[in-house]
Amino acid sequence: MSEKLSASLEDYIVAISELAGSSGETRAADIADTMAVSRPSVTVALRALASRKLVNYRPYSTVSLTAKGKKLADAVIRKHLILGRFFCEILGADEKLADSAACKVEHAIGEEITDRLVEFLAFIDNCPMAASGGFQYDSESRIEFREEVEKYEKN
Amino acid sequence: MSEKLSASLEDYIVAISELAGSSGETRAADIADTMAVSRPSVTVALRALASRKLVNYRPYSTVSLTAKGKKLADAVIRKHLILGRFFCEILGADEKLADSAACKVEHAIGEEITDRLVEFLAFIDNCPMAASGGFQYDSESRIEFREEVEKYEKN
DNA sequence: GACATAAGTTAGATGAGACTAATATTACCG
DNA sequence: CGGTAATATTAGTCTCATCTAACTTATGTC
Repeated sequence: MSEKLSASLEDYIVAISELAGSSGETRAADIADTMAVSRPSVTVALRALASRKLVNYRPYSTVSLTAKGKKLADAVIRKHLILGRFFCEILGADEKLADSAACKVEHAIGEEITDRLVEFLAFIDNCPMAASGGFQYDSESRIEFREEVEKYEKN
Repeated sequence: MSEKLSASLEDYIVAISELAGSSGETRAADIADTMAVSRPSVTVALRALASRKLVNYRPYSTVSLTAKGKKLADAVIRKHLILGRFFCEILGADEKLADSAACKVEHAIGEEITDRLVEFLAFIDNCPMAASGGFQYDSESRIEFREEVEKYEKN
């Protein structure tokens, strides 16, 4: 098991994952811009991530995630999606608040709690009572969500 | 509004609150012991908290929370209790895991999410379906819990 | 192909949070 | 009342995450 990443480094790999898109590559400037952070901070972060073999990094070049980095990014994104959905649809928070809370909590919970939360959301899906108005609930969008999340399930 | 405390400083005020008990006072050594941290770290933290008027602190003396500090400690403890209960009783995590997750998440969620989680737990209390086995659920202990949490509601 | 501009890195600083080792203060006991 | 033990603080170091300013490398346009 590799040593746990800091919240900050997790944020970097998520940003890289999202910026890389289909080409699989990004540039440091784009990371700096989307994260609202200085370029030197990105350089420092990339070195830390490269030393853990999470990104392919060479000075003055583009950046991409390694398989290990991509897996880690997906795990964090999965947590984010699940938490955001829970805050928004179950607790009824507005999207902005749900998203910003998810951004913080995603670094604070482990795999077991995450898995249990997924099970719980699935359970709610099949809860007839929930459908009758107790929760902010919408079966169709929940199914879309499930599919979206599955992309980030490991293996 | 006072600037938000770091997770670390929040942990210190919670520890002080719990150690102070009825006398309202503790010593730096006890804080260091319960938090498994060195004494110099406690000195630094106490200065930071004193500068924010959250603790009554004078070198070489006992420590107590100010009204403002007590209020803040209660808010964090309340989050902890609610999260712990959610992880344990709704998600079915074991107590140890639920508690350690709560320790981290308590610093990551704000008052609105917390309030909504309380409402949600209250809703589950009245959910006939939940009582029929879907959740790890025990009505009596939930009522005790509600009373415990109310001590930490602000105002 | 040279040079301006955009992109990236180095250097040096800051602040938070932790540590150890050394020093200072308080308090208790004989 | 003095000295030791317990308690607390100071001093100095470390790591992480950020910054600005200055320098270097890459790129793309004519």
